[in-house]
Amino acid sequence: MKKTMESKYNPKEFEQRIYDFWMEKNYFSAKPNPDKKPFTIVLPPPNITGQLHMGHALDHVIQDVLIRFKRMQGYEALWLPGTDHASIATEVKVLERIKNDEGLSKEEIGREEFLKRAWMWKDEYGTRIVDQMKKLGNSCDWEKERFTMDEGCNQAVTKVFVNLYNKGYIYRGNRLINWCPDCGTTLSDAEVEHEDQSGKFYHIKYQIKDSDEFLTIATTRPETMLGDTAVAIHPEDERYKHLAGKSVILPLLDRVLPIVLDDYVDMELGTGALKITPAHDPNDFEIGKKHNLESIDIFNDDATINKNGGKYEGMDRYECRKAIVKDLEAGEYLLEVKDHEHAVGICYRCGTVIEPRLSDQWFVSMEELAKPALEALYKKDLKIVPGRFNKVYTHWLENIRDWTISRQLWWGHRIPAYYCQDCGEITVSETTPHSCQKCNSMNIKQDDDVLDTWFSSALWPFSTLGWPEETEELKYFYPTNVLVTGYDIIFFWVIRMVFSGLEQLDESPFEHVLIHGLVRDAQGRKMSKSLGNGVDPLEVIEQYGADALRFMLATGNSPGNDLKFQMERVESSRNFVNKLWNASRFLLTGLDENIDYTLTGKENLELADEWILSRLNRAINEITANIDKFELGIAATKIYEFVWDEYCDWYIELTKKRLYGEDEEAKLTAQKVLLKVLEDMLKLLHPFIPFITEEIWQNLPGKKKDLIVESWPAYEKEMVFEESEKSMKIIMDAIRNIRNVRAEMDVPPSRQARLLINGEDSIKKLFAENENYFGALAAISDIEFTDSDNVEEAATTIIDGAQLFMPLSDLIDYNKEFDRLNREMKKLQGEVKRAKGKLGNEGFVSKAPQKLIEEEEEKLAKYEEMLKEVEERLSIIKEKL
RNA sequence: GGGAGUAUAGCUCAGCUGGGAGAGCAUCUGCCUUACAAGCAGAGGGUCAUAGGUUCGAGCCCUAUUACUCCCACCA
Repeated sequence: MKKTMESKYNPKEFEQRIYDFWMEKNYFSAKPNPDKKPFTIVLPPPNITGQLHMGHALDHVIQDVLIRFKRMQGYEALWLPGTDHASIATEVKVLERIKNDEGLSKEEIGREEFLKRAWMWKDEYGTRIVDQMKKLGNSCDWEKERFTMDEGCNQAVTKVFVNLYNKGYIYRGNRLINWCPDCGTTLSDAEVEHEDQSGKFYHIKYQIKDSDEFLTIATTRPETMLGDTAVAIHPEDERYKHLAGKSVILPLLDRVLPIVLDDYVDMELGTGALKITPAHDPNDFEIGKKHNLESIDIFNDDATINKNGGKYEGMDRYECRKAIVKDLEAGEYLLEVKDHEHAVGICYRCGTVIEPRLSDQWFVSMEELAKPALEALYKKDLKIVPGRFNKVYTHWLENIRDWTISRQLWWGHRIPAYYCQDCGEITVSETTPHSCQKCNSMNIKQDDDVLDTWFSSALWPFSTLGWPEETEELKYFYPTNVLVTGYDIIFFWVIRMVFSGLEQLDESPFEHVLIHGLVRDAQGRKMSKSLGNGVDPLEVIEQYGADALRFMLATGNSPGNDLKFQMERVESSRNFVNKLWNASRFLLTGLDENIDYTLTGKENLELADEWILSRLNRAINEITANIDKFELGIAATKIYEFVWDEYCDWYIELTKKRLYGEDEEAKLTAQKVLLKVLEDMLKLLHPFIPFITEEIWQNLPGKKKDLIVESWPAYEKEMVFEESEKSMKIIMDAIRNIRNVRAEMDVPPSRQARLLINGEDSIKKLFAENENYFGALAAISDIEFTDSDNVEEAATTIIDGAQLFMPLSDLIDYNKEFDRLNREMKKLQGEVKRAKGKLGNEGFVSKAPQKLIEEEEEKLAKYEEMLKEVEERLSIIKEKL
């Protein structure tokens, strides 16, 4: 795999090749290994309906960073991938395709043929999304790839259903559910979104039976009066008290409805009288139960009016509303119509307004299951990052209602319940029963419905590891370590995984939940198909490379917060990757295959060498800690700064003299340090930008493991040189000052200058020893010493402990020099004032930590000294103006 | 109706346990300096939303206010 580096950074040349190389060497594969600790992440399975979008890219990059980091730290790191059958979404798409290609409707094609088409769809799109993940660089264990409807997952689903049924947690009930007329199925509460819509508030008068009196009710949905079976009033409502026990006549239908008393009724709201439609309103349903009222379902599955609607039968619900309003008006029942803003429930898949309906469905009883899930969080068996999502989690669980799990669809896990056609008994069984468990009749029929997609997703952390079999994988890798997902999916998925894991395996399925935000467009809008503002990750990869995209997603993002996608940031990430490429190329092209460049510690290190090694070790320490705390953005930013600022802009420049010089030993030392630091930088960067780092790594001299399985750099105490860091800081400050002076004086970069120093001996010595640094970075030809504080025709700058003069006779402009020093003086005066103020504050001196006070005193002395020097210099210049 | 988040440079955002405000992009100036113009050096630019409070000390903690965003919720 060895090859020379291309002169231009070209990710297309190597990203695919590197990925294939990792695959060939089987590096993503993880197996139970008693000598290593496991680290497990299960991938939130993308739907087979879609393509990889930017949200996936963010989600996957975070996981890949963690997995690669842990793999390098020596864990047996398993990232288990897979895809989700996405019941509703896929069914809709497949039906659309059948309609387009074959011209057949759902009924026409039939269940069996439909399922064949759906599996064809799965084969096609499931593969496509996996290919896209590979382009991103995901180091998933593809051998363990799963699908929510594969054999193992099916087995897990059935097992859990039966378990929960036998324990009484799953039951079949006739209750009010959310019905999507467009998808033609029941939905759980979580699948209903709420949207404010402007509607009308209709005031309708109902005549009291055997009386001339009327009772006025108010409703936003007049069509539901077709299903009215009572009118309710508050027992203490003085206005209506006398009507207790009487009845009203329902307009248009002339049905007689009882007036019931219920303190649920809010006297302040509307007219204080409430029409009761038990079949189509959750509250009415409760009241209906209490008062033993009849429930009349007035809708067909597509939300048209059924036979209970009399002359309105066949009308669409909105059409019917219009017709009823018109008829009410005609019959002079309608008293008033007001504008009214109210929340309506809509289907999270298709946006259709949900119709509450009374229906026989399967439910999971949540109350008992929720308790351990809350407990896990309190006991810190489960930790959510960032912590503010704890509230979202607990609030949902504390107010949870039963989970409707049956769906009137074909694509999904068929419910393992069998109805006896003779005695009506329900047999729930893991295996298909031959006969009714009660009457032994062979005349039994399986439930037609399938389960909520999220029922199988809830089992993902253990079904994918082989459960219900007691596999080695399950024992070793479960519970998993981190679950990474967006905050939009906490209710659907995270919570359900937690209570399912706790119920079936008695353990939280993961220790940490790392929550990230949504990827938005440059204007901050949600990326969506309908807006057409989505950015395709594959196109970005095509243009800038996967590493650039990954680095962009990892930086500038913090847990739980949304991320705005800006192409400029991808570009700047690409520039960084390019920088790394060039820095590596600079070093590697000068290396000899036959020489051992291992740093042994016996080398004659010079100041800059010690400095960069010391800085490197601090970086290693901090970055490791950041990743451990899931602060990936901070970690990435720190490496960025170390690579670009410290390694490239300072250290490389400082080694050039040795690299291009005659002294072979000095050259070798510089190369060794450059290489050592480069190696560790590549390791630190590998989780973020795996392709380019591996590619460069493969070009390094010496026999090594491949980078993906190299060990994470460790903090080495003996590589920390505090004194050298301090000395370098002084030199760097001086160089910056000199550059500054040169820029302001318009001294051409090509023009060399002498440097005269008047100051402390230690500084003179330091500068003399490292004279070439000034030559390399500040175009200083040579350094001389002086005792004078008045060097003629020179630009001056003051550093802590010394005055620096640059004699530049022909270029000196004393006016400019005067202005510049004046500004410097003001700055220093400000500093002195600030320090004095602080130290003059009794509270500070008596209460602040001693260390801080000392630091402040040192600063004050330093600034006062520098200020004095600047003032002296200014008075000298003043005379020359 | 409840809850959460955000508000920091022109733009996008960092700022980890309270101790002298940062980055990228953009702008301005000077440089094709033999790794890199996808670059180098330098500069300008911020009442850290507002008002109080705690503290020797607040971008960070507390209270209230404003604006925007999001989530939850069976008030006809």
